[in-house]
Amino acid sequence: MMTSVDTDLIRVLADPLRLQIVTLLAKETLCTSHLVEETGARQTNLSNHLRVLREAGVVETEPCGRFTYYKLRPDVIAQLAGQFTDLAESARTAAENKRACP
Amino acid sequence: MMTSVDTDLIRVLADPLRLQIVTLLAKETLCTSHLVEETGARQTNLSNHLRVLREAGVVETEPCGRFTYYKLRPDVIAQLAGQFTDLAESARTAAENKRACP
DNA sequence: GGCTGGTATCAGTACCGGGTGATGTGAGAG
DNA sequence: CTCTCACATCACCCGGTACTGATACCAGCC
Repeated sequence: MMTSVDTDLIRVLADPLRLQIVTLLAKETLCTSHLVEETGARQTNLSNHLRVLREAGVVETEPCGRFTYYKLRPDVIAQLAGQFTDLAESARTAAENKRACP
Repeated sequence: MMTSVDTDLIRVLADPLRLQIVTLLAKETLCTSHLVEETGARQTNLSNHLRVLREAGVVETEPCGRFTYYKLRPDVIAQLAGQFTDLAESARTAAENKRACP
C-alpha cells in the first residue's frame, strides 16, 4: 500500500482560483475567454494559473484557431483521489497503533 | 453530484510538513515528541502545524498525562477522496462537452 | 499588406504564510 | 512546594507566490 500523496499536485490544486478552474473544466471543456467570464478574474491572472496547471499535467491544451481549449485530465485527479483513499484506509486500520510514551 | 472540493481542507494539506505529519499519523497514533524525532522539525514548528490540522478537524488530540497524542480522522480524508473521485468522474463523463467559441 | 482580437510572457509589487526564538502553562516527579 | 519536562502560544522575520500592467506573439479578417 502506498500512502504517499503527491505534494506538488496538491499545492497546485490548493489555490482557490485554480480549484475553481479545475471544477469548471470538470463540467465542460472551455477556452480562456470562457474562464475569464466565468471566474471574473483578469486574463493575465488566468493565463498564469493555466500555465501552472498545464505544467503540473492537470490540464491539456487544444488549439482551435485563435482560441485555446483547456481540458481536464481525469486520470490525474483520479490518481490523487486514490492516494487519499489509501491514506484514509491506512488511517482506519491503524487507528489503534499507539506508540508508547518515550 | 457535488463536484465541489473543500478548498480550505486542501490548503491545510498542501504544506509538505503537514502532509508528512498526516502520512505518519495514518500509520500510527503519535505524540508531539515522536513527530519531532520523525520529522526532524522543531517542536514549535510542529506545534503550529498541529494547531492548523486540529482547527481544520483533520486530527484530534488525546491527552495522556504530560503527553498529547494525535490521531488522524479517517473520515475527513475519506470525504476529500470522495470529492476528488466525483470530480474525476465528472471530468470523465463531460470530456466532450465543449462550449462554442464566443 | 495592416488591423483586430485571443492568448502567452515578462517584470514589478504586495501580501500571505511558514519558520524561529522567547515565553507561558500545566502536569508529574522529587 | 519546587523543579523539570511536554506542549502551546505569541511576536517577528522573511521568502515564495498570487495579482497586476505592459508588452509580445499568433491567427484570422479586411
